[in-house]
Amino acid sequence: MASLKYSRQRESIKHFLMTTREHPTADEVFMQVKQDFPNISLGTVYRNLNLLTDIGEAIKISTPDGGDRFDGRTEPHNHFLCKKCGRLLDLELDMKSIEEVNQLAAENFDGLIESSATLFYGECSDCIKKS
Amino acid sequence: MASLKYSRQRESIKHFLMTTREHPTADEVFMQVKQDFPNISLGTVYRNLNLLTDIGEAIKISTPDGGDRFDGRTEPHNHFLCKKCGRLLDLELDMKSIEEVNQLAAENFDGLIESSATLFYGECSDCIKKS
DNA sequence: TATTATTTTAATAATGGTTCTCAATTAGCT
DNA sequence: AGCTAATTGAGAACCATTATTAAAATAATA
Repeated sequence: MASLKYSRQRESIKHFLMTTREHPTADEVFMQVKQDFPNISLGTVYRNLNLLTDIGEAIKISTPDGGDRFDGRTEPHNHFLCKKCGRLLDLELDMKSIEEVNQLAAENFDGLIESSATLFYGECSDCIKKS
Repeated sequence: MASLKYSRQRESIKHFLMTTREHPTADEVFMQVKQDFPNISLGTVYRNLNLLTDIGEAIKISTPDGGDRFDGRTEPHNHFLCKKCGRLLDLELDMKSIEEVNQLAAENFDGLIESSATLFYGECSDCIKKS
């Protein structure tokens, strides 16, 4: 396994992921990190996002619409996708609840359940106000 | 809104989705339906899969690896993705449990939660046997 | 500090999944 | 049958992501 060598670009990507509450796409990360590294290439962003995901320092979230999103919060938590505005928000469900769901699922299932990710759908509060 | 007109291709796609327990990709649907309609084009498959999804007669499942998958079972249910073999399986969690999770989530959330989809991860029984 | 080895980068080409375009066909009226 | 709108097949176009490669950056060693 190749050893990991420091890079300022990767550090910047990780820092951005950890400080934003949004769930940016690779392209959004690219545009942000570009402010510090004008020459950074999109490939570098993808490479590092995948690397961070692989070593457990980021999470990749797939939604039915559009490209994958990335999250620097790695503790188990869930997400909400607004059907109207398309924003992806954090949704708190305490650890205990998540584990209960996993356990409940395990009851009717042969294999080994290690984790789960629930994506909730509906209308966010902002969109409700506007309608 | 455009009205819906019957097409044998769409019927065949829907029939295949409803009779398989797998969760095929668009390309797998394409290859299957091709046996009845040798000239069908991949675009037609995509168009109809999206149409069926829009009118609630199919579900689109996004996973972190590879393309979207489609499911003809539209009642709320969940899925399991095996980290080893990559198979996507149905996972039963009764309606009551699903609603309980949605309700639990709603407690700490401002917006309106209409539905949810949980994807479980782990190792399926077949892969466990082999190891 | 200078040298060397290995990783990472930037740029860009290539890929794969999905959507779009459009002329020809078909379904559902009257 | 004739008209209109929806659907199709074919292929181009699109977009997100991955792969390639020579040059630059980093880490290890002397």
